[in-house]
Amino acid sequence: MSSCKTSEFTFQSSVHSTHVLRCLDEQRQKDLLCDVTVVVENRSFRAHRSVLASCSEYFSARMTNHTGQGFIINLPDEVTTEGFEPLLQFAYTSKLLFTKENVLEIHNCATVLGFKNLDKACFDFILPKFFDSSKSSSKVQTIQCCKTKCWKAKDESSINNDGANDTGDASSVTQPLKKQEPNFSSSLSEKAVRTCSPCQVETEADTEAESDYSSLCPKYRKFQLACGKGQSCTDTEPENTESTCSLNCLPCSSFEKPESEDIVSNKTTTGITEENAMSFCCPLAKQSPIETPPNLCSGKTSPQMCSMTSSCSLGGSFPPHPSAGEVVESSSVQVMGKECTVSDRRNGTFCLNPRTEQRSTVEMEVANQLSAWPDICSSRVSEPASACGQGVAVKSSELQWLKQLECPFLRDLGAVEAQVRCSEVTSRSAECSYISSIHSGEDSDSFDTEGESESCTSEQASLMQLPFSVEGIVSLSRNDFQQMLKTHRLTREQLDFVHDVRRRSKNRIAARRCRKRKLDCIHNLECEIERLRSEREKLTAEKRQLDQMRLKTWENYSVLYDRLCAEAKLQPEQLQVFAKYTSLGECPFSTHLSTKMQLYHCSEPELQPLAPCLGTDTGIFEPGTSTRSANTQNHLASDLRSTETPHTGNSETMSISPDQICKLETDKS
DNA sequence: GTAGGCTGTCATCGT
DNA sequence: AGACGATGACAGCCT
Repeated sequence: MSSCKTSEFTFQSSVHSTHVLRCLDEQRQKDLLCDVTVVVENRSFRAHRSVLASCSEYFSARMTNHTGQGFIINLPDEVTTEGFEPLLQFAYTSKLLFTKENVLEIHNCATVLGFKNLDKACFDFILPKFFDSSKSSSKVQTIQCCKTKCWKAKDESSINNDGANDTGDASSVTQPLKKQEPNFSSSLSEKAVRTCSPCQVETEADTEAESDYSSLCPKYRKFQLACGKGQSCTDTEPENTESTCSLNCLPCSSFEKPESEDIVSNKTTTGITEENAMSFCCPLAKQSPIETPPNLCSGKTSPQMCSMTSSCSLGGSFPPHPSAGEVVESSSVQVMGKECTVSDRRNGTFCLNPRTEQRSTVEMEVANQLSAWPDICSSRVSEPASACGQGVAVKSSELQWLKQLECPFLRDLGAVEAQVRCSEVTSRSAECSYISSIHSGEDSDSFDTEGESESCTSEQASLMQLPFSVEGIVSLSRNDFQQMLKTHRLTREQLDFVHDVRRRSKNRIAARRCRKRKLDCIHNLECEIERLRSEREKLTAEKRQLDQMRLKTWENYSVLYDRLCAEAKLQPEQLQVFAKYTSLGECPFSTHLSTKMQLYHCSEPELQPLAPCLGTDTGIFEPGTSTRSANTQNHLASDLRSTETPHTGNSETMSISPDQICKLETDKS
């Protein structure tokens, strides 16, 4: 405590900014404290200046110097209601909800209004992929749909619903997205049921049964078929929990799914729609594995209940979900000095965590939009209504092409993919659970090792007549687990079985964690390699530049020497002496001198005796061996003065002056 | 049919 | 001593 007196602590709320923004949005909707009216196409929108100015350069410019009340801004004609309203919503919610129909309009308005955080990069990335990918993704869908009529029906239903959606609430302009959503969801839900019901019938008829669930992992299908009555949570739960951990282990990823039951019933049963802004939270924070919390699936007798609870537990470290409409306060975990934040969840949508500043808003926005990619998600739009397809409705295989997109955040797709896999497993579990009655006993003889093992686990669990759920064996903490064992008097066999299940499940999770770490390590090493490679290139370029400078300097010296020799009119002997005192090996001056002397010697044979001097006394060819004394200049001058010309044999005073020598030394230095 | 990736499980070691 | 996590190795399944 004494140290506390001297230490400073900082409490940083992870929910404050979101709370403020939410309150502002509520104020806007209630027209409280709004101080500006924005007129777009004869429609008025009340808002707060500060909010608009914070998000838009246009508003910022127009509002900065205006202090009066009742400020009305008429937006330019190019700004439409269709494009502006989502932007206004984005300003207050950080979420941009768009459809294929209005994304261009939004883009245009964002450009005109200079909406920050929705800059060019975002739309440059979104738009081409959005529209260009329609065909390609449809191909993907087609390929997938070829497997099953059901998928075709689902796609058609999604398309139909799109169409219905387009025409359904066209009149609702004020809140088009919000109003469309329920209709869309409900209609879609109905159609999903309708389209899939025949498949179930066909399944019963043993005609298209496999095709309907052919996309499901046979292993889990078998497993689910085997465990049947809601025990699928046993093994799907660790998946979910682990996925959270594994995601957190990624350089930057996190994920959460909506957990509200109402969401399940109203919205998520239909998968992802174009308006469904299901997105993954993608904080860069690297989180160490967090201990698996107690399983949130308490009851699992009902397959549907299990499906929901399985999804609930996807956010392993998250608190239990609140009731519908209730805003879940963000939870923040400080691990390894980095913050992993769980963003709010409302209306079944996930929002990118605005507090995560390690990643640019644009990246997160793109991630947000990509996660709700209509083309991808539409293929799963009509997930069986009872499946736990809430939130994640993207197949892992469908994320493969996303990996190929060059976007900084796409490394997170690995995490998303993992999450999707978990979701798929969960979905399969749920699906298989609810179709288990249809498939009762089918393929029971063809279990593979894993499925057999898992099914055996479930079967044995039921045979053991354990007084608690199998999932509890895995999800409970050590103390709780032991407490539970003490509470229930178990036989030796039951104890062994329980311990074995717990051990294997824990180890399964650990293996996933280990592999994830390994992949992360590989990823980091690859990044390090890339960094070092770029650094090497940079140093190489720098060296090349320095070499060029050195060469240029050498040439300058040469020119300078030529000029000096021309002005001084030095004789070869004088050059020799001169070279002696400028004999720094690396000095281009010396080299130049030697060259000059050699030319003399070659042209005048009588000067040959001087040659040895160049190689020995002068030290021209001995780089670095010459050190200059303080009286170098004096020696040089005296030597030069005492030098006799070989041509005449007469002593001749050197014509170079001390000033020239000084100049020479200075130039050289 | 095959290669590669993924996943579960076991064995082992260290904490 | 027992529980637990990490990890290599192996096997099976899927794409």
